[in-house]
Amino acid sequence: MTNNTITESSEAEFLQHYDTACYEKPSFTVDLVIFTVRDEQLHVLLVKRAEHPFKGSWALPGGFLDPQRDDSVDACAVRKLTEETGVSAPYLEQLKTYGSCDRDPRGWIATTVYFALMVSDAVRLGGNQAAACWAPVRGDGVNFNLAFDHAPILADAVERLRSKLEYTHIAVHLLPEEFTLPELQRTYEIILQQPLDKSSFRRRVVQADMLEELTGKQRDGSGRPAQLYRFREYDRLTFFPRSISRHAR
Amino acid sequence: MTNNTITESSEAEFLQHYDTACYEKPSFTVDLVIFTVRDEQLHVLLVKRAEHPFKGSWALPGGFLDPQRDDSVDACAVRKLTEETGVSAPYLEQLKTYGSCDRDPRGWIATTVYFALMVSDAVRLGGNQAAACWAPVRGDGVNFNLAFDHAPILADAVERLRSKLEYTHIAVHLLPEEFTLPELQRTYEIILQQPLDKSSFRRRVVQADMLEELTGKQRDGSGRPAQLYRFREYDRLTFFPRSISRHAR
DNA sequence: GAAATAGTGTCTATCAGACATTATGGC
DNA sequence: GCCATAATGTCTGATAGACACTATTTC
Repeated sequence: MTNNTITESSEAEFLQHYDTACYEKPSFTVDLVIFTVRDEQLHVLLVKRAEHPFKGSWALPGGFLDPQRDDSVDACAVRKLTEETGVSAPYLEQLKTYGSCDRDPRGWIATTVYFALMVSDAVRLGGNQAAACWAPVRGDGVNFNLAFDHAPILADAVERLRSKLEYTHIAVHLLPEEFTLPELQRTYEIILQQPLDKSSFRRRVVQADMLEELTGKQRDGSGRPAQLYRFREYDRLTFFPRSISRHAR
Repeated sequence: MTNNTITESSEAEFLQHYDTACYEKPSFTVDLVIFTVRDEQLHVLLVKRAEHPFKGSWALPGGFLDPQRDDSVDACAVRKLTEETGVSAPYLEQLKTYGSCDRDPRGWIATTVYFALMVSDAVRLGGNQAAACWAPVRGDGVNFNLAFDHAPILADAVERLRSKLEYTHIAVHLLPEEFTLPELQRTYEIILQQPLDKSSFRRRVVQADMLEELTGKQRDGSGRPAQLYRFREYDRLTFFPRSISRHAR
C-alpha cells in the first residue's frame, strides 16, 4: 500500500507481456434449465441437437460462452435465455458448475448451469431456429434420454427448485404478474407433488407480507371469484436469490 | 436410436475433425475458501500472492485448472486443497462460479469457488511454499484488502456457512473426530456469533440422531467432564452436501 | 336453493427458547 | 463442602397441519 505506484507500474508491465493463450484451458459453456408450469404440470425446455455430438438427441439449451460478447457468466446466461425464449428477464439463478474430461466427447468442458422460471405464455420457442419443446417433468427428470450428463443436471435442478419452494416464494415467477392465491397454491402443489392445506398455505403467504392485494378485481370460473394479487417488489430484473423468508430462528 | 451405428460413426468422424482450440475461451480457475475455528474464532486461509497481479496482496488460495492433471472441477479443488494444506479429505462443497471480463486484470477469467471445513490442527501451512496465514473472520470478511473480487466471494462463503449451520450439522467437520457437545455448541456459537441455549442445542443434536456416544470416555478442564461423541457416518470422503435434517415439512 | 370454489376460525401437536434443577468432577 | 461445568426437566409461546365453518358466485 505504501509503494502503490511502483506496484502498479510493475504490474502494468507484467500484464503487458501476459498471454492467457499460453495455458491450456478447458472449454466453457453455459446451460439453462428453464422451467414453466402448463397443463397442470411442471415442464422443462429442451432443444434437439442439430450437430454432433449427440446429434438428434434432446438436451438442455445452452452453449459456449463468448468472451467477446459476454461480459460475465451471468450475462452469458441472460443472452442464451433471450436467444432461446425471447424472454429477457425472468427469475434466473445459478445452479452449479459441472466440469470434467469425460462429460462431453469433444473434450474437457465445464458448464455453469442456471435455472430459470417463467410464464409459459410469454415464451416464443425456437427463437434460436432450433427444434425446441416443453417436456413434462416426471419425478426428477423427463421421459427422454438426454444428451451429455444433462439428466443428472436436470435432476439437481428439480431438486433445487422443490427445495427452494419450501422456504421462498419463487413460484410467483411461474405465474403472470396478477394471480390468485388458489392459482399460487396449485402451482406449489404441482411442483411439490403433494396437496397443501389451504388455510396453512394462505397464512404462510400472508404472513410473509409479499403480496399486494389488487383492489376490486376478481376472476375465474365456476365458484366464488378469487381475489387478485400481485407480488410486491416484482423486480423483473432481480438476478440472484431474493432471500424471501429464510428459515428464521 | 434405430440408426444407432450410423449416428455413432458419423459422430466419430465429426469428433475426429473437432478442434476445441479454434474457439476463444475464457481462462478457468478454482479458488478455495478454507475455514477453521481456532482461538475461539472463525478463521479463513489466505495466501500472499507471489506474482502479479495483486503481487503481495492476500488472496484466497487457488489457481488455474489443469486439464492434463484434473479430471474434473471437483478433482481440481481436491488437488489444490491438498497442495495448500496437506489435508486431503475434509468437508468440501462447491460454492459458486464467478466469471467476468473485469474481475481479473489478466483478462476473461472464470473461477469456481469451493468452501472447505477442517480441523486447524490437521493443517500444514505453506505446503505450496507460498506465504499463508489463518485470518480471523470479522463480520463477513477479514481485516485485509483482498485481491481480485475475493472480498465479496468470501462474504458469500461466510453467508453460506452460517446459513448451512442452521439446518445441517456440518460444523462437526471443524472439530476433531471425537468431541463433546459443549465443544460443538461453542463452535456453532462462534460462527453464528450468538449464544445458544444449551438445552435446545442438545435436544436438536440428539434428535437428529447423528451422534454416537463413545462409551466411558470423558475429558476437559475444570468442571464435570463431558461425554465424548463421534459423528455417525463420519465419511471423510463425502463430497457433496449431506442433507442432514433438511427443514422438513 | 344446490353446487362449486374462496376464504376464515379453531383446535392441537410439535418444537424451540427460557430457565430452573440435578449430576459429577476437581480442589 | 464449594466451585465449575455437564446434563436434564419443565414451562411456555410460536407455528403448522387438520378440519370445520362461513362467504360469494353461477346455475
